[in-house]
Amino acid sequence: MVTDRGYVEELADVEDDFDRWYVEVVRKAEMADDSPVRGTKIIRPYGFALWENIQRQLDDRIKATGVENAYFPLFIPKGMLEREAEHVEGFAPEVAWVTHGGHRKLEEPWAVRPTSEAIICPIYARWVQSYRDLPILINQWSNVVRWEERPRAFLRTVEFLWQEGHTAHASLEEAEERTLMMLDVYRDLCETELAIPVIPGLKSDSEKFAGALRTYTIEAMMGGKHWALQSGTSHNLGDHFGRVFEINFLDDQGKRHFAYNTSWGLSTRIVGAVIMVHGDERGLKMPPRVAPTQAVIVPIWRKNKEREEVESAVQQVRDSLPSNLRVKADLRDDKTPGWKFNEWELKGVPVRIELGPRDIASEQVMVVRRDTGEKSAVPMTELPALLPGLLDEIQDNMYQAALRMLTEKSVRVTDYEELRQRAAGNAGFSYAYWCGSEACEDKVKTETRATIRCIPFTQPEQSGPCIVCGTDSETEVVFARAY
RNA sequence: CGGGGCGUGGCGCAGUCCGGUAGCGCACCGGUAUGGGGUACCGGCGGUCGGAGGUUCGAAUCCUCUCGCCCCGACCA
Repeated sequence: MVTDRGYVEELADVEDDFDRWYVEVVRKAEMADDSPVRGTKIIRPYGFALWENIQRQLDDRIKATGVENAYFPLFIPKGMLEREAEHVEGFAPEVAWVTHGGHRKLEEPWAVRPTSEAIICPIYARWVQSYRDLPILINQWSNVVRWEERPRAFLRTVEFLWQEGHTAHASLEEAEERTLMMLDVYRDLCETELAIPVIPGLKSDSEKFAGALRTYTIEAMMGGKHWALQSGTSHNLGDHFGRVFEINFLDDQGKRHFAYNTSWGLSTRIVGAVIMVHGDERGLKMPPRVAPTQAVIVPIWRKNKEREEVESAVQQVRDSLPSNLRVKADLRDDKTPGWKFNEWELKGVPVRIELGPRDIASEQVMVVRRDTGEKSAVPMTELPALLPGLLDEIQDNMYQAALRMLTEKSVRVTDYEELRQRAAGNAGFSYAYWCGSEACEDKVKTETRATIRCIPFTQPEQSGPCIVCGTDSETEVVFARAY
């Protein structure tokens, strides 16, 4: 296990200055870069590769539930966006407007979509006549724009990438079922692919999506300050959008009804979660299942004669590995092995394979795990069989580590002062009873800056006193500060 | 949008208070020796100091305006 920080001293301390650590690790690991346009960031190939892997996993899961992909326009005419009152009101402060086309002023400005309900629902209205046209199950991968004031790479940028699913159903029950189904897809994605444990639950009314009947969320705990990150949301829109956009249909009795809608989204913000949940003092730590590079082979040699020998051995080892693994051979000759070790650790590659003359002589390679730093000699012939299992083990170990953090930093509190102190001290998630009143919710928010992240599905057996007003309550919620 | 800080070669910084025509480390290019945890030495290339205007014989330095970034708050996927 490597303990000295070496060059990594250049990286801000992950415990003492987490925000700075984040900014630096994003840049140094070449995940993202600043852009000339205020509030926007450039996602570099290494960051985008992670997103693509996440995307692929999620896309497969979405399609497996019977949803098809489609694409709707970037622009929404002003009038259309304004149809659903709560919806506009909620998004108004963050909408960007197109007022001119070429030299001509538009008669009706276009909104750049902050989300697409307002453009998709009117189209669904056209497509739906009968109950036989339902359900409509569509997802789109897109960019959206929300005029944010404090941009942070991946976590909050003016333009970001996501998928947004939009469905229409004949009954509220069916819509609810879909809403929960998709939330569970997100939960599974996070836990299985990203090694991030999450708390699924319901949002309080004040935190729900503008225009929704109910919003469900998965909340993850970040490292460093142990703040929460809303990592995916799923909304049951009820018939609010069905009514205003007139998505109506005749049932099998010839009776007219409005359709029930759902929408659900997961964004590039999740990349920020991967960084913040797993990263450590040496940089990123990629979950093997989505890591852009799962293993890197670093050749070690002195003289040109050795170089040839080593590089051909590297090639052989590489060719011997299962072709579905993402393996990279780092043959650069302008960097020393030590330099490469540090760089790949910073980038979080799960496994490093070192191969030098000494290894060739004994027909082995040195295998080093990023998660534990553990180093071991593996016979070359055994590597192909061993590597997939090792990656699984690392994935599991990372999940367990994240779960341990979540568990250790989650505490049930009954005393308001304790809640306040935990919030101030970045102590993690605080579980407490809540009477359900907005007044109590607000008080906590203004006084402690912690918010109700969700009302977890898993609830205690007994009731208890509201953390603020003391009223006996059935509901336990998670309070935490959030990104 | 409110409070604070900062913008000087690709990156990190010094120089700004007390104006005199730009410097250091890293990176980059060339070389020699190296190469199992950011290798050493030698020789180079590169900036007009975020932008605009003003004061002055002369501005990175002083004044005004402006843009951007970072941190803290209000809002958020």
